[in-house]
This record gives sequence, C-alpha cells and structure tokens, in this order.
Amino acid sequence: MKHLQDFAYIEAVMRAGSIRKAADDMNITASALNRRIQRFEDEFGSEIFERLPRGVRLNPAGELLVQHFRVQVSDLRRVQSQVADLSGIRRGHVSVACSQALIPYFMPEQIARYRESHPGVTFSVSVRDREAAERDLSTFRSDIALVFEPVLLVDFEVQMSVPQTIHVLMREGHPLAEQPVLRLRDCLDHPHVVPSRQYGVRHLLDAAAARGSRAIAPVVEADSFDFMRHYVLHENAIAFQIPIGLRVWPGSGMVVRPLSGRDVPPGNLLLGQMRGRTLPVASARFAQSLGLALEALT
Amino acid sequence: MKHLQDFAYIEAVMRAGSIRKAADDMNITASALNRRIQRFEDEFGSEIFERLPRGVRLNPAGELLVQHFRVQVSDLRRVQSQVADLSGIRRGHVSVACSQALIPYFMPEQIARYRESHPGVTFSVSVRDREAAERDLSTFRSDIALVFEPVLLVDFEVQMSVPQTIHVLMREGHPLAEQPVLRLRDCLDHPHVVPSRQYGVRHLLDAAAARGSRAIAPVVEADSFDFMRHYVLHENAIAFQIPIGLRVWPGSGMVVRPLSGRDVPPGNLLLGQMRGRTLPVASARFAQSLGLALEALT
DNA sequence: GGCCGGTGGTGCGTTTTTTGCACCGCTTTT
DNA sequence: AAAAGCGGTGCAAAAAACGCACCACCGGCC
Repeated sequence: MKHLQDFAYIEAVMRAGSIRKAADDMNITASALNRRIQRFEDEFGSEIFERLPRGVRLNPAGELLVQHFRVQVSDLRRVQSQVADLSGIRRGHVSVACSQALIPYFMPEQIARYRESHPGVTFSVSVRDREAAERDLSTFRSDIALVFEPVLLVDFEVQMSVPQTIHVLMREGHPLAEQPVLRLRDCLDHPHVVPSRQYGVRHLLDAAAARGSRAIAPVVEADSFDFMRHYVLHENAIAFQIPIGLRVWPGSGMVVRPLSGRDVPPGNLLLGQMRGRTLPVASARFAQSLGLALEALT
Repeated sequence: MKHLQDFAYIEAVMRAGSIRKAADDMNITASALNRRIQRFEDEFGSEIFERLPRGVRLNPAGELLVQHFRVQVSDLRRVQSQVADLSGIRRGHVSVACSQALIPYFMPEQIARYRESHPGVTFSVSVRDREAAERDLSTFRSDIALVFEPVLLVDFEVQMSVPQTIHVLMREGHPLAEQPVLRLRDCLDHPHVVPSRQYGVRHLLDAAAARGSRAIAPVVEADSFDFMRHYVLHENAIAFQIPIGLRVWPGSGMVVRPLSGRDVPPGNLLLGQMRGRTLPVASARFAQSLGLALEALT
C-alpha cells in the first residue's frame, strides 16, 4: 500500500535508532531517508524524532503518531478483509500469539480445521510468553492471543476463559503414578523440572509453594515445554504442564496426574484481542471458532 | 498531508460522479487521475468504482474504503491536535453543526468566550437541520452537533440534553400577550407562522396539533427563524421558537409567552458527537464548555 | 590535543515516477 | 448519422525522488 510507505520508513528508523542504520535496512540511501523524514515532519507540523548525538529517538509526538499509524494499518487490513469477504472469496490473514502449551496439538488442529472450510485464509502463529503476547496485541502485531494466565494489561479484552488444572507429567513406573490425584508437597519431594519464571505455570507453582512454606528446587529449569516433556523420559523426574498441551497414550511411556486443586488452584487459559479493536472478518471468525473449541473442552 | 492525496482524489471522483469532472475540479488531467485510481485499485486489491456508461460510482468496497479514510483523516487531525497540545500552544480547529436557534446568541457568545482563553483555536459553524447535522457527524464533516430534537440516528452520541419549551412570539399588543401561558388551540385561532417540516419545532407542533384534532394552518411557512422573528413585527401574526434563540427587551416591540406543557411537551436540545469517536483536544474541551453553558441554562 | 568513527544535514547530477497531450473504442444523446 | 460524453492508453515532457560526495558536529580513544 503505497501511501503508508512513510510509516514503514518511520518505523524502521524508530527500530534502528538511527537514520543511517534504518536506511541500510530498507535498502535506501541515508540522504533519501533523511529527506523523507524531514518532509514528513514538515507536513505533519511537528518534529517526530529528537536528534541525539548518537542517533535519533521518537519524541512524544512521534509516539502518538506511530500509535496512530498502527491503528490505521490494522484498520486498513480489516477493510481489505471485509472487501474480500463481500466479493465471495473468503480471504484474509490471521495472526495468533499463543502460549507454548497450544503449539503441539490445539493450534495445529484448530487452524487446519478452519482452513478446511476457508482455504483462502492464511495464518501466522507466534509463540509468546504471557507478557509478550499482550504487547503483540497492543502493537497490532497479532490479532488474537491465547495465553495461559496473562498479566492482564488494560489493553487485553477477554473473549473466553477456560480453567486449566496443572498436571504432573512423569515416566511410567514413577512412584507418584500410583495416586490418582497428587499433592504438591509430594511432588516437591521428588526431582522436578519447572518452566522459567515468565510462564504462568511457574507463576502458579511459585505462589502455591510459598503458601505451603515450601521452596521449588528444580533440577532443571527450562523455557521449552517440549524439552520438559521429553526430559522426564530420560531422568526419572516430574514436570508440570497444563492438559491442553498433553496427549498421553498407552505405550508412550508417560503418565499424567492432576495436581490437587487444594494446593494449586487451576489457572485460566484466556482467549482475547486488543481492547476496542474491530478485527478483520477472518480473524473474528477464527476467534469465534477458537472460542467454541475451548468451550467444548470444559 | 501527502500520503492522503489518493483519498482526496477518490473523494473528488465520488462527488463528481465522473473521473473527467473530478479531474477538472482538482486541476489535473483526466488521464493522470484515471491512472492514479487504477494504480490504487491495483494496490488495494479490488476495484472501488463501478464503471457506468455515464461515469463511475463507488461500489460497496469503495464505500467501505471511503468510510475508513474518513475515520483515518479525523484520527490524524486528533493526533495533530494532541501534539499541538503537548507542545504548549493550544491550537486546533473545531467544527460545529447546530440548529438555527443557536445562531444569533448562544453560539457567538460561547465561541467568543472560548477563544478568549484559547486564541489559537479556530472554528467553523454550519447551520444544519437536524437530519443534516447528524449526517455531518457521521461523515466527519463536523466534530460536534448541537441540535433541537434530532432524529437520533445510531451514530449520534448524546453528551447533554436540555429541555426547551416552545415559546410563542408576537408583536406587543397582540391579544394573546395578555395571558402568561398560552394554549395551543388559542394560538391556532390566530394567524401563525411556522417553520418548515424538517425542523424540530414544527415536528412538535404537528404532533401536538394532531393530538388535539386541530390542523396547523400557517399564513407563512419559512425555513429561517430569523425571517419569522422579523415577520411578526410586520403582520400581527404569531411565531414559534425555542427560548435559547430569543432575546426580548423592553422597547423591542416583541413579546414572548411559553406554550403550555400540557399541549406541547418541551423538546430537547441535544449536544452530541459521533458515537465512539475520540475528538481532538480542542473539540473535546469546547464540547465540555458547551455542556457547562447548557447546564447553566436549566 | 588530535584523530577516528559515527551521526544528521545538504548541493547537485541522475534516475524513476508522475503528468499532460493526443488519441482510441465505446455508449448515449441529439 | 453525427455529436458529445465517458473510461482507457502510448508516448514524450515535467516533476519528484534518489544516490553520491561532502559538510559540520559530537563522543570516545589513543
């Protein structure tokens, strides 16, 4: 879209922190980029960047402007999507930011199912921790977020909430596998693997351990649930995860048991978008379809 | 603003109904304009005009696009206004659509008072009947509307409502001037001058007359309240108007009496903006100031 | 202190884009 | 049948954007 080129350049300069670096990124001369920005500032009626000895940085006016442009770009995409919708061919693009737990099973299934009936719709999926997911929404980098226990910033508008009890994951034959429901204190007596601090599962575990005057003493701390799933097969340790990211079948060598709700309250898997934003048709429909699928889980 | 030039051309074509006429209006060649539009449609991904034998017309996609652009332009103005605001100099432009009754006294006073404390803010005032005022809001031609008894379309967001009893205006010495409050049936027995049908005052009078099984039989019907005010000085007739547009002083030769609320319920003078829109700083502040002034009226 | 690398800004010739003109094919109006 | 509109197109001219070389400036470093 030609008339938003200036914004692309402004955003590049903002990211690079200097006109020359941005010019390099955008395959253009620094002089040309410099003049574009000067011309824009002139037309806009105010400087957008403050000139520092080592480069440039957005000033408050620039911050306002960039936010305006982001809204504008997202709104234009929505219009294009609506137009494609009324011309009969369901096209569009949906960008989803989601927690790791949804990567192996839930999201692939949902996207594949949606694309079956709407082959023209394309997707981009970003794995994000709960904080980054919300930031992606408010910078319009993602349309939809599906996050476990988000920090719940003001910009996050919840569309659906599904409780998820934390489960314990272990190798077959592990002593804890004999009980149907596990207590946290028993778990902490065994070697355990936990996710790093930015994740909701860890957050809940930390809080619960503190309440029980116990400390989490992980043998391994990781930021990949995929890693943790595989790790318990090698060392006889336990891992923690929410059930939506788990499929255990006979012969897989793994066992899953829920943690008692008395120790660790269930966390919430939240489906949401940016507050007040009107989503493109495709994104709105997909979000709706996600909502139905989540409802069926409970 | 350079990057919205395409929109200016598209809007011109929309208004003119043909590319050649629009090109003439915009002081450009038809071929250049034609190519601009073709290029835009190409980038946008869909045609936005349907080509007719006698010109072009927006198709549904174009309607969506134009609406998007209008929001965008208004939003950009808001950003510019915010920027001017944070740079210390209170500048900006406020556009108001209002009913005729506010033209002689209320609006001039309010605008002058506001400009006393904010000399950098400029104004445009449009006299609009109630339907046109609301249309102006939804096409972003006006920021604020102050209308008597609007039709209340969905886009109109009411910020303040002030009841206004319809008053009867007559020459000194008119027989009706002896009563402090007038009944509608008595008024209709005398020669009367009424506003034309698009106005709120007429609307209320028509409804009330129908309820009383009486018919309005005006000797003159006019669309200018200024005209009607002056007319009663020449013929011994009565006119109807709301008090906010009236100032009667001893020696002016005019008398004003309220209509009984039993016959004609008071109408409402509504202050409003487009639903969901974030106004520029200057407009928002002026609307607030208008609200206070209206509140003081009651 | 002086040099060096990096920054934003500018004058000027060159390249790319946009425009204007003349014209085409078409439909409706006269 | 002619005339008057209309949108669309090829081509040369005009305008805008660009790239290059260069300037002034600042901060760190020898």
